Amino acid sequence: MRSVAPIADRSAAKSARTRQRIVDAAAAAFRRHGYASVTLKDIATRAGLQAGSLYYHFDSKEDLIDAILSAGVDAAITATRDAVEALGAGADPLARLRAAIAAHVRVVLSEESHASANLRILGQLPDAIRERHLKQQRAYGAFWAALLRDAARAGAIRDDLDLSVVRMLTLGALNWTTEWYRAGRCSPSEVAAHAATMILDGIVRGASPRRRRG
Amino acid sequence: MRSVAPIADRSAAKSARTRQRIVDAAAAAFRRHGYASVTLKDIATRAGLQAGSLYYHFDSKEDLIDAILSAGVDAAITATRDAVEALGAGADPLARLRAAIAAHVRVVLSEESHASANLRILGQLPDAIRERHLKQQRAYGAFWAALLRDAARAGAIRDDLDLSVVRMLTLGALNWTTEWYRAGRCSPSEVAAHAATMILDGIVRGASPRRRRG
DNA sequence: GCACGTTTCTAATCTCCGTTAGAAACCCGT
DNA sequence: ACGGGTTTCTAACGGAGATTAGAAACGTGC
Repeated sequence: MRSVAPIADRSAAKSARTRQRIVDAAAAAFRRHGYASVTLKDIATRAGLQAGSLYYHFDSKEDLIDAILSAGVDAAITATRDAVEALGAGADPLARLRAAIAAHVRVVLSEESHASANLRILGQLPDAIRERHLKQQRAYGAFWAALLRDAARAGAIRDDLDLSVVRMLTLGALNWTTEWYRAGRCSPSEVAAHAATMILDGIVRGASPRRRRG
Repeated sequence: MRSVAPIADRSAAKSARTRQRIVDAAAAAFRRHGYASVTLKDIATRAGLQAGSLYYHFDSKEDLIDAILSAGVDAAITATRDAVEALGAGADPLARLRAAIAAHVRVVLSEESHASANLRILGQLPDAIRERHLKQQRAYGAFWAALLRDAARAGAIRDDLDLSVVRMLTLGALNWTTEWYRAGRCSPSEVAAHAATMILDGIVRGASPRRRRG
């Protein structure tokens, strides 16, 4: 946290701030309306500019999208890793999973971060753009895979499951929150708690989970 | 199942078949590429027509989208309801849930149905179109809510959970499969089985699910 | 083979969007 | 106040895509 920028940075800082304002506006618009229906004019207006002015800060629309995508995955990676590391190196693997789940939900539902915009438009992007970000996303996937692997090695996870399927289902449940969650009824933390309970312990009551009456 | 259409239906049937071919082509295209990047020309070509010819069958692109969305939700409703009802009226509520989960995954991952196209483009539609389909979607949501409520009333579900959050997280995990599932590694049924296990019983090993080591 | 209703094609229109070029406004040190 | 670099605006261009109108092709009953 730095307080006030030195004089030398002023002009550069001004430009950077505008650039950030544009990215934020774009992310907000994408979050709401998806990729297709958001035009550069929309974004510019929201950021207090004319459409053409965006090109002083970005080479193209794709360039702008790239910035948002990177910021989104970055936010998710940072948030979850920090949450997990805050538990300390020797923490219980299940506690680490819980922390990661909560952090992921929080970052995905937070308005400020661009993770939600990221998710919202992921499926709608031209293949060329998406491929450019596969690497970053794979890194995030690998992080989760490691969390699950560690828990499995510690014997904390039942052994009749394919961990990569579990990972995808889990992230699916968490990511989909962006489609239905609306502030008010229920806080992101409550959603996160539900998700952690459901994924780790299941929704069935009782100590013998696999019992069926049939 | 009717075998061959009567002569009187011929001309009408021809038109209906073409219409169906267009819907199928559109759904396939949307499933692959999302809403934005699919043009009427793409759809028409895939269906063996020229772009302008689509307008003989549909008033507008929105009209076509509507047809797909309806077909998608219909497919999901029918598939899950049939699967649940096939268990008989007195079936164990958890078994009914399992059946619904499996059916939902199957229909969402099947190439033929339009449910996957539906999910793929849901988040990308102009608000006007989406609102037109809220009712149908709510009906599907209500169906799942009833499944969970029944299970809860039968005492099969732990009572510290908000069922509507559980419902959303569950459908999220299932719906998100469309984003990552690729045929080959693992069948839809296996995914469905994993999902049912995870959601109902959790991924944690052992009989005392809530234990934590911290 | 003809006439008529149905279906498809062709070619043009209209609108919107991303993009660009050049002019204007702004900011700041001097 | 002036000048130079920075930032934004204005006004256009070019392309793409949805839509439309009218002509052509098809098919079927007579």
